[in-house]
Amino acid sequence: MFIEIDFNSNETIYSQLKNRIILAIATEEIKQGDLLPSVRELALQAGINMHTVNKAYAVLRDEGYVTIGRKGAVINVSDDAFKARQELFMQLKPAIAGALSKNLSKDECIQVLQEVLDSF
Amino acid sequence: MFIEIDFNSNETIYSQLKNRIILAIATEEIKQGDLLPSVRELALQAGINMHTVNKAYAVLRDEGYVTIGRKGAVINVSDDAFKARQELFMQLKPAIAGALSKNLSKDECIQVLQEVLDSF
DNA sequence: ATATATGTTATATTTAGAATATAACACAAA
DNA sequence: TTTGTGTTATATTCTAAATATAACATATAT
Repeated sequence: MFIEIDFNSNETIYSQLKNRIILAIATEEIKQGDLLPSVRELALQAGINMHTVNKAYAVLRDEGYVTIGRKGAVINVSDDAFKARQELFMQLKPAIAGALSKNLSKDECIQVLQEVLDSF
Repeated sequence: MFIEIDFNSNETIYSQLKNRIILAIATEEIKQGDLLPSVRELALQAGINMHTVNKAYAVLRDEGYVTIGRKGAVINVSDDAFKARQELFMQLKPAIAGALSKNLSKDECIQVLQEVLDSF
């Protein structure tokens, strides 16, 4: 799992890192039980600070993707389908509002979602 | 169109304001050609600074939702379906990655989208 | 015409978060 | 015993967000 940071992005570094790892879980590049790289190692590889990696890991823990023990951060996805659906709803709402405002039809929104799903 | 700001939100004020207006366009609470409140009036109503409203309007202009003339900000949605689809795709991707990581099925993602669409 | 409200621009300050830089500690494994 | 790990603490730098005033030209309403 190679991490590449875009230092010109508006998105914060720890957020990029977090989303990159979530993507890796979604594509099964990394799986339940896998150990993430140490904060120092990943920081070195990505060319960022140790604490920035630490923060990304902490957020991943808070959002239910990993548990952090003495060995490090381990993929451990929380099994709460209801909460997951709720979060997805919240994230989809503003995105769909933008699309409908731009006069995309509801069918077109479904089409785009299908394209996204097919990309996994 | 009453604006309420959550001062405890992580989302920036101008972003909340921007998204609130996009939502109003999507629900047809406001329509093409409508004039938005003056920056001073809206700032007063929402309890925020004039310049914060001004920034929200500027971003809405940059994202193709309004044009700003001497009379103020007027709803004028850019008609570029391709760009709109592209932006929707970009916004949907990380949201779907999160959902799939949390072991939601693709069908469940479609279900949630349907719920969102039905809320409009 | 006068007063008012508008957008616009400019400058300055404050605040908060992001990111980095060191440093130190306890613990486990090699 | 050394090395690598997570963890904690402190301090600094940097940037964006938000606010505070102020001024200007213009358009509208009285």
